[in-house]
Amino acid sequence: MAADNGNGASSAGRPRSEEAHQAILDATLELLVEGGFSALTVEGVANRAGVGKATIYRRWASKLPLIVEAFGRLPGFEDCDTGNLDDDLKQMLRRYLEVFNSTALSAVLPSLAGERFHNDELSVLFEPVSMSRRRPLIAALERAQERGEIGPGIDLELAADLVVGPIAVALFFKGGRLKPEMVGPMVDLALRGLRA
Amino acid sequence: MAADNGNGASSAGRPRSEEAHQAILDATLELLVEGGFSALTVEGVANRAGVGKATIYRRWASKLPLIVEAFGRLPGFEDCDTGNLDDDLKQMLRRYLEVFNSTALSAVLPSLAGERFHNDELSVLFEPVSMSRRRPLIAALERAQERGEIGPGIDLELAADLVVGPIAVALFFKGGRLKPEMVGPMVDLALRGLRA
DNA sequence: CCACATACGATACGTATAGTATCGTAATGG
DNA sequence: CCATTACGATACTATACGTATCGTATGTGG
Repeated sequence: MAADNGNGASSAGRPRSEEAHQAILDATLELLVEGGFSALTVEGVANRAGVGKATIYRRWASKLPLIVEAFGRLPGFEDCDTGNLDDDLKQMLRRYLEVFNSTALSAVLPSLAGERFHNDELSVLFEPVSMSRRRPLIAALERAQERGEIGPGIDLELAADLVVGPIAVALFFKGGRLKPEMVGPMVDLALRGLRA
Repeated sequence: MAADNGNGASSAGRPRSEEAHQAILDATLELLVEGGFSALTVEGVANRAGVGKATIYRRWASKLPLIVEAFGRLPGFEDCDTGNLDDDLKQMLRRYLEVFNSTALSAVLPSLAGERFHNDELSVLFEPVSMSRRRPLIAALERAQERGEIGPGIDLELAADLVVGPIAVALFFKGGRLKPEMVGPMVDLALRGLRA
């Protein structure tokens, strides 16, 4: 029977190659950067990673979960505690824009977001990854609220959406490039509404 | 030679069926609502519309321009001039959420946004459609600025991004449903930063 | 009224890719 | 040393994009 499930310690047989696993995820991200979501093929990933297709499908049920896991490896907001909300937010957002402009994030995120509406499996896979990315942002806002920098009645979830909102709009609705210079005015304007 | 280009008045030959044209666009939107971007097939559109594939490819070079044109038929922000920015925004956003929840917008927009980064042709097609959707929002903000409701130094482009930002975040980053009740607090918070 | 040009729906075709199945081989544990 | 599992490679099926080619329908110009 060999109830081996991916992670578990199977008692017998050749173990899965962690090297191949990493190579597959790396190749996936590389190809996403190069050609975007629609140009990614499983055979392309296999060739780039130097593995067979079976080695990919043994680990992921289909192309989508593979992309989600590769996506999960990309950095999210990097928490930054300067003791000042304005500086925290500006630094976090600038770092995040750099990630966007240097990785597959800007190509993957919209495509995944679009598929969620009609693919429940993807939606479930995607949710925790998506949420964990927001956490440092919420944490910074909580610290600021404890310090009294922003009003005690403010909904921090909504506040976080307000802060990153213009980035999302630029990314999805306008499709423009995300420049670090955008961050200063963005945060200033958002904070005008949040300050106590 | 017959330099007939789509729109122009070709002097000879059977004219293109405007009926088929409409049926194709309607079928495209219907199928997008039902199955999303990745489930849309050209053969499916042809069958639903009751036309041959050639009739589709005679009008659109590939699947993507077809989707862009169908997307362009969906309503954008509907301008609303109550003489008060708060009411203008809340009404426009509530209407827009209804459109999101009842059409293919939420499925199409993210997918198209994701492809723009690696498809210049799509980017060019998409830009004017995307921009025209924002115009009523900017117009409402301009009226408010003339009335002195919001500060004269405020960048209206950025202000518009701030107002719709939380919707974009909810849609793309969080994937949650867009409820009309969200609009009130969203606009209130954004306007706290914009008011003169 | 007829010739010509073009669009029509239908369908066959070539290519590409997802995902499955099957090779012989390699690694690990009992 | 043998059972078990993973490995890379490759053949295979099914689906879908985009092209080409049917015979037919519908328009303009002579």
